[in-house]
Amino acid sequence: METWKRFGEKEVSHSMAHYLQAVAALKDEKGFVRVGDVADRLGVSKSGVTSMLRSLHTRGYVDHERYGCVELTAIGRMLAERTESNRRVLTVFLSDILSVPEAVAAEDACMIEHLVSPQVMLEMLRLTSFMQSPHPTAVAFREAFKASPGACAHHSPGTCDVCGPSCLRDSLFPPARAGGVLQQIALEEDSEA
Amino acid sequence: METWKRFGEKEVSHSMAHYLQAVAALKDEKGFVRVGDVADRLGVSKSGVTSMLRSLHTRGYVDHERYGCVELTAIGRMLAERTESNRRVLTVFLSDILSVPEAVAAEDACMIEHLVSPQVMLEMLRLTSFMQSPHPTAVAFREAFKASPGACAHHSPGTCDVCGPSCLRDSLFPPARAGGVLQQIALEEDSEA
DNA sequence: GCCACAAGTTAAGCTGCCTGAACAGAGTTG
DNA sequence: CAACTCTGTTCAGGCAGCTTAACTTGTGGC
Repeated sequence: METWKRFGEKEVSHSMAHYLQAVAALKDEKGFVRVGDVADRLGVSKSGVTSMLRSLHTRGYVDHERYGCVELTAIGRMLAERTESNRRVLTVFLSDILSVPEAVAAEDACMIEHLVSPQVMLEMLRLTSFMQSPHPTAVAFREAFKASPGACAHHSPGTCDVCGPSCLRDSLFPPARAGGVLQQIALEEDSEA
Repeated sequence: METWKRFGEKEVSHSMAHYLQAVAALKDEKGFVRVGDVADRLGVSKSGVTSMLRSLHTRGYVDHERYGCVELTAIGRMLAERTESNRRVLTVFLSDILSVPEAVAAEDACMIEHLVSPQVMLEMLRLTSFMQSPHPTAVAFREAFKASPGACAHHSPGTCDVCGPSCLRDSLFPPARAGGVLQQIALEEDSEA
C-alpha cells in the first residue's frame, strides 16, 4: 500500500498519543488518574475520554475499571514515554539548532511527535547533542552556520545540491507580504475578478 | 485552545495534501486530470475522489466541472508545491544528513510533510545546504559527526545538555532485541502470566 | 437509612474519509 | 438512433473522534 495511506495505521493516532501522555503525566503528578482529570487536562468532554479509554483498552494500552481509576499498561507507558521523548528532542532541535521561535518549535513538535520513527529521532538526538557539544569542530560549525547566508543565497539553477531545477526556497516561503501567503494569493485572485 | 487539538485545523489534512499533490503531478505528466487518474494514483475509489474534490472545491483549492477535468486554483497549486517542497527537503535532510535508510526517510517525510511550518522548513533547508556545502567548516563537521559516538555515549546524569534527568536515548530506543520494542514488552507481559 | 451531588457512562448525532452498489452522462460502433 | 462501454456521480453505510443530553453509580451529610 502507498505510504500516504498508512497514515491511519500508526500504532497511535495524534489523539491517542495525547491521551496517553496526559494519563502518564497525571499519574506522575498525583499518583492516580480519573476520567475527569484527563478531560480537564485535554479540554475534551468526559464522555470523549470514556470512549477513547475503551479504544485504548482494546489496544492494550490502558486498564480502566468502571467508575474507577485509569492505569497505563507497560506498552501504554512505553508509548507515552516515547512520544514525550520525541517531543523533547524535536523541540530542542527546532529551537536550539534551527533557532525557530519557541512557539513554532513547540507547535511543530506537537504535530509530528507521534509520527517520527525511532531511527530518525535517535539520529536527530545524536546530531543535536553533537552540535551542542564543546567539541571544537562543533563550536566552529555553530559559528559558521549562524553567519551563513539564507538558504540558496548563492542560487542559480543547478548550483544547489539540495534544490532540483526549481529552487525549493521559493516554494517553501514565497516572498512574504503582510497577511501571509494564502491571503496574498487570495487577494490576487480577487483583484482578477 | 491547546496545541494538540489544532491538529485537525491545519489548512490541509494528510489526505487533502496527497490529493492536491496527485492532481498537480498528473497535470504535469499528462496535461489534464480526470477523476479516475487520481483514484488510480492514490489507490482509492472514484467515489472517494469525487467527494474529496467537492470538499477541496469548497475550500477553494480545486475547480472541477461535472464529468470534466480537474484544475488546481492558485492556492491549491501553491499548497501542492509547498507540500512537495517540504517532502523533498525532509527527505534530503533525513537521508543525507541524518543518514537514516532511504525507506525510513521517505516514510517519515510522507507522514509529516504537511504538518511542518514554513519557518522550520526554511531553516532545515538552510542547515541541509550548509552542511552539504564545500565550506571547510562544514566538511570538517561532516567528518567529525560521522565519527562521533552514538547519542549520549558519554552520559551520566546531568552531563548531557539535551537530556533531562533521564536519558532520552533510552526512551527513544530501548535496548533492541529481535521483534521490536512493542513485541518485546508484550512478550515480557506474557511471561508474567 | 436516605438524599443530594459529583463523577462517570450511555446514547444519539455530527464531521471527515473511506467503501461498494446502483445509477447517469458521454462517446463509439454499427 | 440504439446499444454497449467508460467514466463519474449519488447513495447508503462504516469507523474514528468529538459533542451534548440524559441517565447511572458512588459517596458524604444529616
